Amino acid sequence: MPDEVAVKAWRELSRQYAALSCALESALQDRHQLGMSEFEVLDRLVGAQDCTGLRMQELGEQIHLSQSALSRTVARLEKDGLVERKLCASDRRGVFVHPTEAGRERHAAARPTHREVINTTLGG
Amino acid sequence: MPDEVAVKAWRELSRQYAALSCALESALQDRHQLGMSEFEVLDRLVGAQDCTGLRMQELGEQIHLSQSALSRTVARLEKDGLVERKLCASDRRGVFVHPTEAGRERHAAARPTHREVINTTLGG
DNA sequence: GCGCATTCAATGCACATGCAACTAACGTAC
DNA sequence: GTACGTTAGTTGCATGTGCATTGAATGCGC
Repeated sequence: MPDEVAVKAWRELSRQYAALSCALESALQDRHQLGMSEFEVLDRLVGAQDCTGLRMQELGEQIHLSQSALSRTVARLEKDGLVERKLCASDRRGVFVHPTEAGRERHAAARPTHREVINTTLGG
Repeated sequence: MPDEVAVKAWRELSRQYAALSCALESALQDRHQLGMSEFEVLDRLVGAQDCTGLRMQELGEQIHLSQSALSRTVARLEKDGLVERKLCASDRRGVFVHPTEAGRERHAAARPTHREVINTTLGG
């Protein structure tokens, strides 16, 4: 790929990401008191119907966030009562995270906003 | 666009942006002591061959950064001697930013890295 | 059992970012 | 000329992030 084309692609990628992440961040915050990272975590947790929840590590593979950032995002969600952390019995270094009932409700309320903003921003 | 397709597109966008911005950030930092935002600013300044430089406002339109973040990015570049700020004579609220010789050299050294990382990451 | 490297997650710290408030300069109305 | 609204850019502050370190638990070699 010629350099100039690649750079153009990068700028376009960057532009789209900035527009969408910014729109998501403010819409989710305004309407549902959720940051984008918080929503992403909730979304993965609710999406994984395994009732025991996901390990931090599994979350980390799906969400692009450093390990420390993920740890703190989950901590914020826990403080707000949206997820719970449980020690993993078989490997006591591990931590299972699963949504609370309040977490499921908040996610259900926020999901339409998420979808709508994505459609609007990517479409327009 | 069906919701699920849009969400998939967003996740893919997010994944690509994370991979590329992360790779750029670390490569530029390691090899040229430049953050990604700093390089972007330099790149626009050198690209605009107007020898008087660009106004902060013009930079802001091209780079996706809040006004305050841009102001501080330029301040860092100035502190490192890579750009200079000059008051605009016709409108003394405005600020012209233009690269110094050192800034041009640093940019020239970093540009191949930038292009290479983009090609490698977008290609692979 | 006893070390020792490895893995998982949390925390101290530095830093870049965004928002809101602020300062300075411009332009207009009068 | 004075007052007022607007625009350009900077700064105080709170916050989210990454890197490196730490602490705990695991597994392996012996």
